[in-house]
Amino acid sequence: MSENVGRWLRDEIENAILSYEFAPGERLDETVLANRFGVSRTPVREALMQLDAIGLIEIRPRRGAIVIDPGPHRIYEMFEVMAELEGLAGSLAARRLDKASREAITATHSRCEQSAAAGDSDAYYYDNEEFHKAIYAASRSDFLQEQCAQLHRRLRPYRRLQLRVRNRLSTSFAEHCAIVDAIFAGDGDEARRLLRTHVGIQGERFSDLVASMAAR
Amino acid sequence: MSENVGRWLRDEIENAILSYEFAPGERLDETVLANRFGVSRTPVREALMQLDAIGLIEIRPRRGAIVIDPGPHRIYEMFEVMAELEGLAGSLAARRLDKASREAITATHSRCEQSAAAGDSDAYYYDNEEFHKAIYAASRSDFLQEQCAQLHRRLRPYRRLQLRVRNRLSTSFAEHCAIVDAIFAGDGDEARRLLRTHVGIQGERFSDLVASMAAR
DNA sequence: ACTGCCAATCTTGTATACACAAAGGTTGAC
DNA sequence: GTCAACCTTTGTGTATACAAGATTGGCAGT
Repeated sequence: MSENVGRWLRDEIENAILSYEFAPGERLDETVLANRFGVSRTPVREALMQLDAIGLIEIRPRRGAIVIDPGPHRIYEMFEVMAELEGLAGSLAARRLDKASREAITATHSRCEQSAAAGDSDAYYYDNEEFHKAIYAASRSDFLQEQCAQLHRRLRPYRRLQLRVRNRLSTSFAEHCAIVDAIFAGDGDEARRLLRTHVGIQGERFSDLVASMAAR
Repeated sequence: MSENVGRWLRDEIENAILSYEFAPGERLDETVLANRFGVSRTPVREALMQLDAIGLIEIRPRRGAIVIDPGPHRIYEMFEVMAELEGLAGSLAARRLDKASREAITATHSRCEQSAAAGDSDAYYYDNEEFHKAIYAASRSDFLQEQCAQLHRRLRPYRRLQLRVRNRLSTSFAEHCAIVDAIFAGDGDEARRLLRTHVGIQGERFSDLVASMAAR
């Protein structure tokens, strides 16, 4: 637990939302949350305001907070932006790569290889996250890194759904290989292009995602 | 004034920060703010938490809130991301352009022309903002539009400084012309490329910006 | 029986009060 | 004279109380 009850609550509620414990559209009652976490309403309100600012919930004046339901179309838009930001990160990484970043990328990349070979979807999900974070860091742009991490977090649950799709693991890892090659070769444009297509959801992958969401 | 004191305060304090009334690094005393705006500390705290979530201030546990000083390097990074997002917006706009968006872009573009011809830096500053917003809207991606608008708002004060640089007005408008041509021609790649260079700050423009900031 | 209006209750929004932690100043000891 | 420790003061963090608005259910009228 953080030193600050408000922030701890924010993380707690955020996780609950991202893990669908609080369903989209559900109303979040301040008193109920306060009782559940054993605190008063004040820190709960602070947490809710922050989540509103992040965009996870919507607070309608005098009508309480509801969990936002992004809907397939909006999720597609978010992936579109994510693809663009990751592309930028990749191109910067290719230009500015230093020894430490190179090693971080290599390390996370080989962990992905092991998980993919083992067909362990959950492990790959985690290693994949670390791999992408290594690229953000390699961009050497603090602001970009923060933006990527934030958006990545919001898209986390949908990424997880994506990996369930048949063959996605090996396809994903193959794409990683090409991305790493481009970055290490210093080819910024190629790294950007590859990352854009890797992260974006196009064609049948979009319908796969919608189908997975509906199945939930 | 909004129906909600907290949100009203957030906007009020945000404007004060963006207009340098609250200088970067300055400590924001909750009680002082409460007195100044004639409200209690509770809504002030709510406003501060939201500004912290947005990234305009930093709340250090038990040590209060301070206005974040982005510093030239971070501002550069923010422009870099902004350029990328605007590039995406432009390329989508070129692909998806419809009648209403086309008219909105034409209208704001011609207002920019008038301000530029008159050499009215303040008017151009405003019209330029509308022009860019028209492009965001033309992308037909709600999420992208929101992200662009938010980042645009944070960069607003620095954009203003940029326009003070000699000849920047006419150069900027000339770039607008090319951008409009590319979008209307449906050339997404070209629109993206042009917007990226238009928005980004490269080479001497960066030193211009740093110089303007130092002069403040 | 259905619809519209009013009232009661529940929930949010704001204020105030109290507790606790940190920073700075002052005093005492070495 | 200098350094450290303690105390005071200031300001944040949390809780509770009170007020205002929204929603829902019931009652009455058509």
